[in-house]
Amino acid sequence: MSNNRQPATIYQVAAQAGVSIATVSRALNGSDTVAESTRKRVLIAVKELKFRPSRLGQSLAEGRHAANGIVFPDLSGPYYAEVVLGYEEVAAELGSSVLILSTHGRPDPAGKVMDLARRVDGMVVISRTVADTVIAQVTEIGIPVVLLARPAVGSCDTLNADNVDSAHDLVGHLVEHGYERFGFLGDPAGSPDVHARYEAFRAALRAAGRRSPRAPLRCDFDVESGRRAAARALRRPARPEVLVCGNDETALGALEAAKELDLSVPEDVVITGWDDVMAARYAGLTTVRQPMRELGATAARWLQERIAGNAGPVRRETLATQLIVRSSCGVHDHKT
Amino acid sequence: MSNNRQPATIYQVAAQAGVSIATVSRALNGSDTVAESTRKRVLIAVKELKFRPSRLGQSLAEGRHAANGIVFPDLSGPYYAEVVLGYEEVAAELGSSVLILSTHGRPDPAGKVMDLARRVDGMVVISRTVADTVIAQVTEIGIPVVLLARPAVGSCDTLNADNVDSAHDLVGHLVEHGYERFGFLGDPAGSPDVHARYEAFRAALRAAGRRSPRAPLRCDFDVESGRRAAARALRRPARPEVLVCGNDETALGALEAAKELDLSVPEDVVITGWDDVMAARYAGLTTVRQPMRELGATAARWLQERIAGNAGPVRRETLATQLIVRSSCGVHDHKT
DNA sequence: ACATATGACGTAAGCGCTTACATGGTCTGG
DNA sequence: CCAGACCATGTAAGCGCTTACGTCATATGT
Repeated sequence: MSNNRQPATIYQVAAQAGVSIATVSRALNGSDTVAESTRKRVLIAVKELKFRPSRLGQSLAEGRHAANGIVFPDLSGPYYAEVVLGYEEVAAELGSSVLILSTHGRPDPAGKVMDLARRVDGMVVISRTVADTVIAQVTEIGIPVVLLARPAVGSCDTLNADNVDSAHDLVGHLVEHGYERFGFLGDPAGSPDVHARYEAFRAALRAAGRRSPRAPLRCDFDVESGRRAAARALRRPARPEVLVCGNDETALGALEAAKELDLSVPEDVVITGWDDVMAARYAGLTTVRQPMRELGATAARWLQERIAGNAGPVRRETLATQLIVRSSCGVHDHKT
Repeated sequence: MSNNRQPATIYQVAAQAGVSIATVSRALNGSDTVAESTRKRVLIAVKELKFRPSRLGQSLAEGRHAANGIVFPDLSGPYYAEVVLGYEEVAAELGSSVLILSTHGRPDPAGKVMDLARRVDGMVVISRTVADTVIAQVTEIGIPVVLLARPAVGSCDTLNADNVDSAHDLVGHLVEHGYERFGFLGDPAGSPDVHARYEAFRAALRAAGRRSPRAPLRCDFDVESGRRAAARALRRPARPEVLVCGNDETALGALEAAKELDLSVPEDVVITGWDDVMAARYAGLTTVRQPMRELGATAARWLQERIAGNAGPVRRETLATQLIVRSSCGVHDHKT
């Protein structure tokens, strides 16, 4: 009946139903012993007043946010978007809201992360979005942190996609083709994943008895940056036969550079990526597929367990990846 | 000195600094008149105890969450991811945390949205993720809502990307090529944008004096769905010369279907998309570019204003889009 | 019929902050 | 030398819930 502008509180419901607020709370939260007739009266009052319990009041009383956060560099590429989606799906199932925080190109990521820490019961941190010290500070507050695609810090659970096996598969495949001169495109210092990929790539090359590659051709993660770096490399007198790129965006840029220089792929130069984003398929890019959703989903589950108080041993796992061979690394009988 | 497990409260800081909690609050929130010496003492205590004010306590007292939400169908395609990113960036600048909610394929989206409404000061709802009645319920609670890529509801601010002008441009371009038999791929009932695109497409065709297309070839938004629907259409005896697709994913599927049927694009069949996702570029797809980030950013600003209490007139705006001509719609002199 | 167990509900103490108002001390001017 | 003004700070009342504990009436057993 009453149509106030402000949302109703539990007190108004209690008054309307002629009971105490404790009873309202009990009636609403199912549990406890409430007479059926009373519960009905309460529910009617709730409906009439359009009452919805304030999350703040609840959280404060319960001592938990029922929310957790995820920190990522960016959402532009399909990679993080998929991870976030996998994460959000599981978190939602588990009854937690999800707060997001993107750090790339933003001022004061550390401060933002500390801020986030005050609003959540736990959080997932992807890649090297913030310094180790920040992670430490967050866990010190008592907020569980799960690390994703990032080297371990302290005693946080850490989840990664495999870079080593796939690098070996990739190099093995390329070596079968008979290539000799390899180059690596991407900045190992820019992301833990790229770093791991570069190291694994070198190791695999060594294991295959190939010459060590030059220093990596450093560039950012975007297409344009990859294009420029690749163009530089491909103009050199002794240009590499193969350009292994740290991620797909970079590789797509390299494909463009090759085209501009009238080099055909894979005849004149072979190019491979990493991640298997959607565009990779249309560009015919040989790459490594990551279980992106699975990464997010697993992180969400681990986090939930820590929040629930699971004090088990620290988890460090690596999810398997898959080499996807397309046309950019040489001619095959495959289609697609 | 003291190293407790639980995070410190304002009481402990007050005790340690020898002042009342009111003074601590004042010292921390800058404003009020606090003697410099006192402030210093407080800050020292804060540092020693590693105090961080509880967001819950603050929010409850302030009566605001300092957070807002964004509801979208999915994060798989680049489209929503970009919108969300644009949104998050501005929201962060404005000091709000961002809660996300993805609805596609999830149980009880309406309930989830109502839940979200209890945790935020306002929210953005993209596309037809929930029914109009749910939007109405949310606004009734007093939570401002900004609608994105969705028909207006009640007196919510509503932001859209243009579909009409771009449809005219697109059809105009295709008509110049001399094509006659047009088909539309996508489900107008599936999304407000696709609906608007279909209608505008038909209108443009009529305006150009072309035959009306058949009923749309209904399919979902993903590549696979587009492939199947396109395959069906392209096998018909009088197959369309042009397949205008409601979004890029669908169009990419159509490209695949054409390939499988050994039809070459654009010679045998012309295919166009909508959105200009990254893969579109590599697939040579003619499409319509949307200002995705700008959509998100603008929505965030509008929302903030409403939350701040701006009671101005309802806003309804349409952002301009741009026709991107590539190879899939015919041969041009262009590159890329 | 009486002590006791049981069920249904109310009371009140938090949860951790912000802020209106009250208090007391120090200055200022006449 | 004192009233009034002004600072710096304390007091306490919320904000909207949950929940341990207390209370009262009715049902149970002998």
